[in-house]
Amino acid sequence: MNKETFVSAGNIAENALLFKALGDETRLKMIGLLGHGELCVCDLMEVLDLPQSKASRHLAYLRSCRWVVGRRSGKWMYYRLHPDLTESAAHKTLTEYVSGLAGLQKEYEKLKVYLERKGQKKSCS
Amino acid sequence: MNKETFVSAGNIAENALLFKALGDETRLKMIGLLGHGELCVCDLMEVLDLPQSKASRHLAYLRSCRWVVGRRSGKWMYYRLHPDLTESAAHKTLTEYVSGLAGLQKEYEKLKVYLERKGQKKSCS
DNA sequence: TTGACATATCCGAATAGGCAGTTATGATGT
DNA sequence: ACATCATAACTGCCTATTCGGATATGTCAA
Repeated sequence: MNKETFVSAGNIAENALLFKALGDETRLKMIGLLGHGELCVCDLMEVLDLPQSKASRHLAYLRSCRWVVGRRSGKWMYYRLHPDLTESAAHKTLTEYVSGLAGLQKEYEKLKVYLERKGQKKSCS
Repeated sequence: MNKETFVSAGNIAENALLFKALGDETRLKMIGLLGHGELCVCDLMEVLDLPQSKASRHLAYLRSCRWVVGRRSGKWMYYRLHPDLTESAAHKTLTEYVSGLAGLQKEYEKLKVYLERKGQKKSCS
């Protein structure tokens, strides 16, 4: 299977998995936030008000269906949308739809305030 | 809540439900096909090769989360995408994404052939 | 009654969340 | 260097709930 095949938005089974992953409020919010850039687990915990194990488990789920990829930097794990998704025109439509959900406004505000405050304390980045 | 509120793509919980509904291959295909127009249950059974109860139950699921609406015409039940979705610009993006999935080509072909043949026999319409 | 759907029930499998224990990395103290 | 501790995140186990499939039965219209 060449790249073009994948970029054409894949098969049904694959897409069903991607949608299923969005069928949970927590994960939907995570994808929405990550649509604006890389975040570490503690960022998501803070902004979405999640217990650590819950955050970690949902991120594992999102990793398993290739919604996100993670990279470790020191003690922190940073997550971002999977390159395969962001590079695909079709999938970009989908991620932009999620990021643009009106219901995420509150979370974006919280994230912004949180990141600014974190920038001052210059921790975990 | 006025119309504008709904048209702005709703809240997170509502969207999570919509996505969850797409997280099943059968329902994803159904929505994809219905994106091209109204179909009755037997159409979907035929094209997607589904046993009756399976088709019916998934349609009930899609009704419950307001992905589709049904109308009875004689013995037949016709389903189409929910007006609230097709009227919303944001949601239209989503339905078009689903209808445009490359993996649905096979089903569209089958639908086309099936509808042509049905047109000749002029049954169930 | 038949044809087209819907629904009730049973069951195995998948999910989600909480709690506790584990791993990985970095910082501290000697 | 070494042991120890703290922090960030992951994973295993348990429970409750939901899901999806199959079969059987119920409903509504012609």
